[in-house]
Amino acid sequence: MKDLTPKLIGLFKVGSCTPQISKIAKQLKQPSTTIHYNIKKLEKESIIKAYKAVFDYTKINEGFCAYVLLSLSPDEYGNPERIGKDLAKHAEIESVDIITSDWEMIVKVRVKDQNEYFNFVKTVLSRKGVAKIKTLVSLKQLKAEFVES
Amino acid sequence: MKDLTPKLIGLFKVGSCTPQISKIAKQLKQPSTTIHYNIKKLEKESIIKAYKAVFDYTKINEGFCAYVLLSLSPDEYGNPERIGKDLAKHAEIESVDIITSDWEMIVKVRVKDQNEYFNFVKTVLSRKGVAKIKTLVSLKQLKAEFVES
DNA sequence: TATATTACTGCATAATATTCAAAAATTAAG
DNA sequence: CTTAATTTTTGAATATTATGCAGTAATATA
Repeated sequence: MKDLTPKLIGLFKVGSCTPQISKIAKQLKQPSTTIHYNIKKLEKESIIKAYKAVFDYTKINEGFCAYVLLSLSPDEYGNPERIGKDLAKHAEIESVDIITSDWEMIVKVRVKDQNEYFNFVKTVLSRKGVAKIKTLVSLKQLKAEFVES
Repeated sequence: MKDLTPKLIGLFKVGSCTPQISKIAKQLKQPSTTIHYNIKKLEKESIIKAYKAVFDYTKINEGFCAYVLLSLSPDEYGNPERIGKDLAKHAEIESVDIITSDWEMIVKVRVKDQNEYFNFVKTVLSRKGVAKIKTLVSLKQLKAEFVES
């Protein structure tokens, strides 16, 4: 047994897929070369950033999902991007946005369970520059990445 | 000119892609039939829900992104799923989660601009059962759908 | 109106996924 | 521990699909 699953998940989370040109062509009743031409154009113009898979996260040990609001310390107000970009590198983080309101940033996190989340908060989120955090735990996901559950 | 772009975007938002088996095989240094077998297994077990594209949303008239916190009226506390599932049907909504905290739900929305957002709030979010909303406007997205910007 | 650029499309070919059957590895049963 | 059943891996053959190309059509530019 090779257990390629973790490797496949890693690849599929950010890419390793491609459009189904002929299926789309049939669906839209257009020549496949025309579909091909149009898709390549979208890619060239960077309108399409990636082709990837969407998972049932409960089945890949990422059943715990939370939105975390971050408040930065005064000395970090100036460039929230520094911390944000650094957070973005972590595989557990699905999204990072700098936002309006009394919080400066919102981060969507996926980990295995509450325990792992606690650990994640301690090791990743608690850092110099982050003054305070507030966790909104997702009890149920009805839609994610535009895909309904 | 046929302008297939809107149709392609619609299809790619939720699917119409497929894994690049041979590329993955080379990357992981495994026979492509082995990769094929493993991926089909993930699909059969519904671990993989869809193969889709990720866009540069600023380039497809969805440059305005916001997280909206919803508070439900007392008569809806019992089943937030009803409203949630209904909201999930809207193409402008990327995600819907029922959450802990003083708000019952968080919804991620993508529309063209502030004006369209105002309209979206009026026509979609303002409804019987929704007592109050709070919008967190995304000023900058550093990561979305696991893809860094 | 002429010219340049962009978009479309059929045909040929290259690349890729898929099927199948057999072997290997793992798990379950006695 | 041994045998049987199940799952996983793999190569070879085949079916599908993407891609490159060249010519045409449509649109934009001057």
